[in-house]
Amino acid sequence: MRSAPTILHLDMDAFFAAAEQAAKPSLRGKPVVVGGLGPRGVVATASYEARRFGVHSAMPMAQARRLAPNAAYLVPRFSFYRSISEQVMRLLGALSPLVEPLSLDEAFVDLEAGGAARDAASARAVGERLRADIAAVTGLTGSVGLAASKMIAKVASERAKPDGLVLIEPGTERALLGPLSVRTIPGVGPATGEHLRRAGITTCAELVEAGEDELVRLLGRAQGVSLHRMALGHDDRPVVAERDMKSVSVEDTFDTDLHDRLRIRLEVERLADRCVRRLRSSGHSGRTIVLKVRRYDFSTLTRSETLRGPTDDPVVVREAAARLLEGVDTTGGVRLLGVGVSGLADWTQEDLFAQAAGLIAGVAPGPGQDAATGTDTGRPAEPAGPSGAAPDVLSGPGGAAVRQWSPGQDVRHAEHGPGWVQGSGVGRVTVRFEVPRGEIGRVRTFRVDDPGLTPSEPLPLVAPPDPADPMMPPEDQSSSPATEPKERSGTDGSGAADSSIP
DNA sequence: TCTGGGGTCCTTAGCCGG
DNA sequence: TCTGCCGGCTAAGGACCC
Repeated sequence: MRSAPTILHLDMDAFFAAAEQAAKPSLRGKPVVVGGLGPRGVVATASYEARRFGVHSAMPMAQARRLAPNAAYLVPRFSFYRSISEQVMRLLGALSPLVEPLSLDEAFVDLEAGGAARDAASARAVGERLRADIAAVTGLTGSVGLAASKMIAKVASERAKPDGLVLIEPGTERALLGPLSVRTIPGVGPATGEHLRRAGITTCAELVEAGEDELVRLLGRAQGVSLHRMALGHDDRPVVAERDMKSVSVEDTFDTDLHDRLRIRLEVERLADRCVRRLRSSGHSGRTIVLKVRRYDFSTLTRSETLRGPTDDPVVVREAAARLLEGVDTTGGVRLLGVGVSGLADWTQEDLFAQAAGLIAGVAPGPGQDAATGTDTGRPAEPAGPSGAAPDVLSGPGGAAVRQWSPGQDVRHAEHGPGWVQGSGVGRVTVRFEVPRGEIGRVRTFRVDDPGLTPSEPLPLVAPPDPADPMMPPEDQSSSPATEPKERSGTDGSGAADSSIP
């Protein structure tokens, strides 16, 4: 355990919702809920205004709508959030080589490793400057926790929320944790919390009191020992910059349960293909294929099969997944299917066979390329599945193409400029024309197939510092829609394709 | 209108070989 | 040869995190 509070935890405040509010002036100060909008969607992030109604993440969307019927409900735009996240991570990277991202909106930084801070005063100064830089670069706020360990730094950033900084002096950890709930400790979730509660343990002080032996008896060796140490404020986990990926998986929850065995089989194959695409794009292959099935009653089972060697061949993965499905009873209906690959490697069995056969000369192929066969054995990349990334165009009744517009999606109109989809239905789509840092824009309604309306890329939240940059108008003219980002190439629908929540 | 998606880690159990 | 033990691997499930 170090003696100075040089571990920094950054947590962006209500990140997805705050990013949407920053991008859409009409949503500032309003309750905003981001998440899956389908019948089985859940809340990913609620703005602080929405939280006042009791809405929180992981809550079923239907419940959120009952609590906050007047909130704005938007689908997540992950590529937009990712671009903001990259800006933030760059700021963190300037502080230290040891940055451990936990998600798009959260990270640990080891300030000592970067020489950025040595004591409480310098750490606090770094934290405050970081918060100011984040605000300047992204227009969003983040909360910073500083402490001598990861766990306490995280507790600190939680206390700093929203838009604050809290530093915990080393030596005060045990007193700080004492009265807090056992749920404060990482790894203690609902199940363990309930287990402990039944044993009469609800606070960290009571964990310490119970003693290591009792905790091991209650929770098993690994968890018991670590929980006791954590409750004492001892946390030696280092900040780890690079983590190897261990598995790749995709899954879909269907709007209504699937009963037809053939349809289930087709969905499994579709998921297997999607999974392999992800596997390849990450430069991996894998040995163990996992099928996941969630049944009508929410019971979940997994079946797995380990191959002789790693593969990234869609046919191999698809067939393995189909074999696993054979052994699963799906009567009653299926609400979720998933396909995953674990036991990752950066080579494939096929590579070896090819090498043995002398097929590969010179440069070894990357796993993404199928050099062994020269062909993509899988089906051509599909635009998107029905409940996966939202396709821009769906086949309508009678075969006519019907454009799909998701709430929150960025669009551009030939006449009215950039805006976002406020809602759509019965052949109409409502668009609000406004830009980040501009004034609240006007709303107009179009036919869904209006030829002037196209999906577009998100606009940057903050004008780039370079005044010569043509991307953004000068700040004081930002309410004018006259200046727009450079033309994108075509309408690839990536604005809508962000969403992986059905 | 109940309950997403993408991960990690741990535990338990059975099997196999030394 | 039989038995016990141990480690490693595989499979399945569960808990947890964001």
